[in-house]
Amino acid sequence: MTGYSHQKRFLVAVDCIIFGFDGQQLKLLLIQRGFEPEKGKWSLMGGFVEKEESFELAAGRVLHKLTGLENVYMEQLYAFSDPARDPIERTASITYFALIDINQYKHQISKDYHAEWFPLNKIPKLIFDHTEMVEMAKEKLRYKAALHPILFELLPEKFTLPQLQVLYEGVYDSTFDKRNFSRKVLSTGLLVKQKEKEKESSKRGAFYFKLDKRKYKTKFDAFLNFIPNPHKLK
Amino acid sequence: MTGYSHQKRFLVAVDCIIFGFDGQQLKLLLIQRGFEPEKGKWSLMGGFVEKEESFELAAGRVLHKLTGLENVYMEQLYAFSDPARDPIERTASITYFALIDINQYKHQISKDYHAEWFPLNKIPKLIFDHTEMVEMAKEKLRYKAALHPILFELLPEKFTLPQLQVLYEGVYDSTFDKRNFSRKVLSTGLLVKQKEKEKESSKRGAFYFKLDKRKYKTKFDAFLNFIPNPHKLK
DNA sequence: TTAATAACCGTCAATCTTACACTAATTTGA
DNA sequence: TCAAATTAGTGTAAGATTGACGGTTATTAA
Repeated sequence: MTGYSHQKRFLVAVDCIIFGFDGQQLKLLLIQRGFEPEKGKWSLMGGFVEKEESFELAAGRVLHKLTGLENVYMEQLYAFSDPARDPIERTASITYFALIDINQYKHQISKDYHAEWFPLNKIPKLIFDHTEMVEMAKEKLRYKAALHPILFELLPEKFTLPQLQVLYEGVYDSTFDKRNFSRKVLSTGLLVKQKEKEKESSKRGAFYFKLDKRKYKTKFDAFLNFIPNPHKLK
Repeated sequence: MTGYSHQKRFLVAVDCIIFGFDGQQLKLLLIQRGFEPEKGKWSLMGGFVEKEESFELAAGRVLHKLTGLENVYMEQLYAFSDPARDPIERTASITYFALIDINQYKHQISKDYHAEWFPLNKIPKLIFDHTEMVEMAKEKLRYKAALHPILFELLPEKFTLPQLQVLYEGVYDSTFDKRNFSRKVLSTGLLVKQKEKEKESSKRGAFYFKLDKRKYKTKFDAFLNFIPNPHKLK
């Protein structure tokens, strides 16, 4: 026997769960689906995998098409494969979650896709199993961010400690003591204090920090401990 | 437009990375591939996904076919999709890793597949990208076992603390202080001491323990801390 | 009875984590 | 220009956790 001729072939799509942070809230980028079935309904950005394309490339392509961004933090989340998940024809979906700096994305809110940012607690009804995908992505984000400094991917190059704390508090829907928070974060050595202050959101102004890219790469895989009581998380 | 008619369809396979522990070493179950290409070479156990089958069901079916076991701990690992990974025809592989109690598997070393257990440091050359899959599975196992009590899935119902420690030491290729190890493990409250002792491997004999199934489920997702210095892990 | 083997146990010092409250810088408006 | 309002920024003490470390106990075999 040569070839795998009796075997069934499937459609394979990628779907992107795209997180952004506007300084206040963690948000999700959704589009209004442009074709049937479920045309006009809210959906994750996705697309079919092409003939000579890996899933990673497909996900990058799809993300780029919507946001215009490259070199974005992306991670494979899960392969969804319920035979009935797409009513037209069986299609597996390989999901990726992406973290983007929402400010970088401002240029062109790609009207082509009717894209919109939704706060995590106001996600509309989504097509197919996309709600489940979003839930899984939120969970994984929380899990991973408790151990690794990935949330910096959501921030601009320069950010303040209060901004960082608001982000963490948003992700964990919780509040942290700022003294303990800053001590922990600074003790990692990942942050470099800048001379300038951010003066818009407070009278006193808060110093900017930048990520030490070198240490970021080195320490990324070590277990950090950014949030209090991780043991009590579900 | 109805249907997705212009889109490319792909073959999709599942491959299982099957770990077992024989009391001494962590091992991997491999088979000799029974068909071309690469017939006779060492390979992970795998199979094509069938028409109305989810990936999870396919992985369970494939695992069952080889081991005869059901209700095995399995977890989706990663979707591998390099267009050239299978030379005959483009095939994506969704990988799952499984943890089995090696004793449960003794009955019939399924001669059909020429299956064999290999210690992790003696894995032969594998077909396609299977070596990469195994590496990723090892890494994920180490990662996950540092935080969650999954290694119990590799042990029989009753086991001793020394056995458990040998397992952990094998997984992390390291040695731990037994006083600290038992203190940590017992402090989780996951273990229930039995009255009987295991008398084969020592003169004094070591008490058996069982998992408290209820607490196991409850605490599985909390971050535990079974191994020393997790921060120093890569 | 003795020797050998592996199980089992407890303490102390260092580190880490948490809880908690005041001062500093700046802007605004009285 | 002074007072009030706002948010940034900092330190300490108590408790919990972690890691290093050695001696005793139970059992078997000689």
